[in-house]
Amino acid sequence: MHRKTPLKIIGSNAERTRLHNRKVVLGHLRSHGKLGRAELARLTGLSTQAMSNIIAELESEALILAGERQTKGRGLPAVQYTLNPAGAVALGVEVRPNAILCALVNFLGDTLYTKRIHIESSEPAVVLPTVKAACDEALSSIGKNAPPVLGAGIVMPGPFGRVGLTGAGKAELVGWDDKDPQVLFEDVLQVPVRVENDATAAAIAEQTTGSATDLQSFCFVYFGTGLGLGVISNGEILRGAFGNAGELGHVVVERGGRLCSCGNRGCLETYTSRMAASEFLQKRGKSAESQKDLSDLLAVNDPDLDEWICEAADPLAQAIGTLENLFDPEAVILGGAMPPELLERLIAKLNLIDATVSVRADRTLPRVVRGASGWMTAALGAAALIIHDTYIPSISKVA
Amino acid sequence: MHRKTPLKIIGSNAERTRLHNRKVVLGHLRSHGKLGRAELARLTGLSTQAMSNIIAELESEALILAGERQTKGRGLPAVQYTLNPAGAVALGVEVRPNAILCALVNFLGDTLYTKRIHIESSEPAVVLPTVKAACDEALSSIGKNAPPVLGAGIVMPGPFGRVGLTGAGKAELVGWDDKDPQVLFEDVLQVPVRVENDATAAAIAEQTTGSATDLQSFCFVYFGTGLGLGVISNGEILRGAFGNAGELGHVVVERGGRLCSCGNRGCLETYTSRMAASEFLQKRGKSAESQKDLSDLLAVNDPDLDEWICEAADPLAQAIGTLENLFDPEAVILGGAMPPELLERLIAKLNLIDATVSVRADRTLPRVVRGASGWMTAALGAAALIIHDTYIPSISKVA
DNA sequence: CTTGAATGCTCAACTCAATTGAATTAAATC
DNA sequence: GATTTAATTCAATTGAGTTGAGCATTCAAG
Repeated sequence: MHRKTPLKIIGSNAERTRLHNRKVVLGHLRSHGKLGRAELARLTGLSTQAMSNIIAELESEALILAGERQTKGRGLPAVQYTLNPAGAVALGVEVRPNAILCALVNFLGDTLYTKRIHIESSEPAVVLPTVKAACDEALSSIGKNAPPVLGAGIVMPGPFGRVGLTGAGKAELVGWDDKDPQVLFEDVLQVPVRVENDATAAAIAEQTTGSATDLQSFCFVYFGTGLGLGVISNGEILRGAFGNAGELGHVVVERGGRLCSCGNRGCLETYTSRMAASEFLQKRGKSAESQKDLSDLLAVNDPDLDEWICEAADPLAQAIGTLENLFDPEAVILGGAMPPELLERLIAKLNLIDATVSVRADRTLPRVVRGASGWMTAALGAAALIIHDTYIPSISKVA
Repeated sequence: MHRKTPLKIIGSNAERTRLHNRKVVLGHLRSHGKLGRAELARLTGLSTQAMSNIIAELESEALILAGERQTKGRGLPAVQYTLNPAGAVALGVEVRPNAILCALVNFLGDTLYTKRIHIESSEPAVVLPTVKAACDEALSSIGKNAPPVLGAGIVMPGPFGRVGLTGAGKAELVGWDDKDPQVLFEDVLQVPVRVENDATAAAIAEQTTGSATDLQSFCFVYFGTGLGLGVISNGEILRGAFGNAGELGHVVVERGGRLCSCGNRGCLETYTSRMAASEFLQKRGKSAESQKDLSDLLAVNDPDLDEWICEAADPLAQAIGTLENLFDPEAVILGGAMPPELLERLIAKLNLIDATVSVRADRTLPRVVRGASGWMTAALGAAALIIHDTYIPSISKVA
């Protein structure tokens, strides 16, 4: 994941075809809710017979459930199939310098279990066993005859690899520099593991269970320690050559602006981020370290906080314009570790640029939307990523 | 292409598998130059027998050529196969308000023929027959028993659809607003047609025959009428939800900066673009309408042009930093309708930001590279896009 | 109320494109 | 020269999808 892998393009055979088709079917069931065999056959371009076989297999594995027959005009009513929420589970873990957040989700991405564990050290020797124990506990929480575990998603602070940008990142996690987390975690957990950054995971969470369930292309602005960005473009996750795409916090919005910890001036993060907010409020003698603090200030309509919001809105609006022009998304979503009401106010104050490719006559969605995120977003997103992998084939898209 | 199509994910069967595998083989032959059957089998994860069959088919269609056996250690030396340059051709067309550029390329993307045709009007009624005639002439230029025509790539100015941003775009092409160019051109030309914007086409040209042949992820900054951006990320073209991704010209680099034709202030295009250069030089009483003018000024080391370059470099450097942080590319390439020497000087003057995810210890390439582009880049890129489609499966990538 | 068209679905036979395993050829090494 | 290694082919097999006939169920027309 850190390293550039010269992506290997492989051929297909009957077996891989079957795997692909299974994913395609699960994907359609997810996005449509419920469907009959014949309709699935039409959607996928496969024969009804092939669909029958695939459905039979998925049903025997309890990944899908047969529902009532449903009448739609003439003809034999089709048996409606749906994803079985209890058909499988996935683990999600967020590793922070001082804590591990662990989540378990069902086959729809719904939360089954969450837990936060404080850690004294972020070395692999501490983190790995703690994560293992947390995952075991999460799995045992759902009782004895548990459904299959599809895998575990791990969220770690980026950027990956030794890059110029180290202000706030993996540097905070000691002892991981020359390790490959994917291998380490797979070793310990004994399930397939995927490692992603927080913003991407949050974006996937948003697409799986949040406010982007119908979107194929969107940008997710993630308020974490810094300011991250997860981009989904035409259904695909944008990672970049080294897995470091989406470093929104250090996009310059004001030439020669405020000095940032990265050494540059005018990074968006210095204006619009949790850090920026807490620094601003600290100067006014107020504490805003936690989300709770911010919520409290918000509740009493604190004028200083309002002032910060106004100040933060302009740089953000400019950055959103940039995202729109560069990525042409269906919408930009704001989420992460900020009180929802604060995000709402921030959105309300946004003075968006009028001339971007996203200003279109036929828009149905607002250009900027608040994400449906909570404090566990990244860990839940990591788990959702695993679910996501089971119904997104890396294959044959036709417009 | 303008409209958002809720991308349809389809299943696979034996036939589609074969098509996919053919593409995979062609893709590997393209990137490796020459390969034997056994090695191809290993690369693709297919059996040698399957590879033999695929190779036989491709050879019978003259898409590939058998070369000498080549000894590599023990064992029977493998017959080396290469793409047959003369195995197929593709058309590329750039439609501008006052001209049509037509190109024909061979199966490797090498130029076989180019032509520029002046047009009085850019209405469909004029453009379509002109393009048809130009393509016919291009094809007849290569003689009687011509290889199969894979298709035609068409480059038209974006943005697509009616968007807020109409400063310089399709608006210039009259009578196309409510038409679907893809359908119109396919009707007239009777070959598969793809429509793209200039920057994306140029990026593909760069990847096919230019300086990005080894790159899987890069950003191509295209100096055209305005300033465009083509993004290839992990081998895939980034289009955005409505095909308008990459509108780099209207990314704001200076808050409250120069007034742009789009109505905003501080767009990159107002500092760094052909238009910006010619306006700057006009104020100094010099004409720089054409590339030739610029080349001439450059040849005599014109101080005003030098001054413009210095002035243009800073905003561009900032934008490049943004691209690096958002897309995490292997490199940023500068190209398009600018004299190569000017691009070189511009690159030399760039004061790149030190803290982006692209600043890495293990870099081998420079962060910014000059593209190997000429005046036909977009049309050639359009043709290259068709070639590209024949060896890039939209399928199964494994890291 | 009956009958026929439309639609969902299954059965059985078939086909396509892969895989598997044995045989063949040619070079490198012993 | 004999042996090992590797590329390739031949022949048989297999996995997964397709095709076409037939049955079930519903709607709609007569």
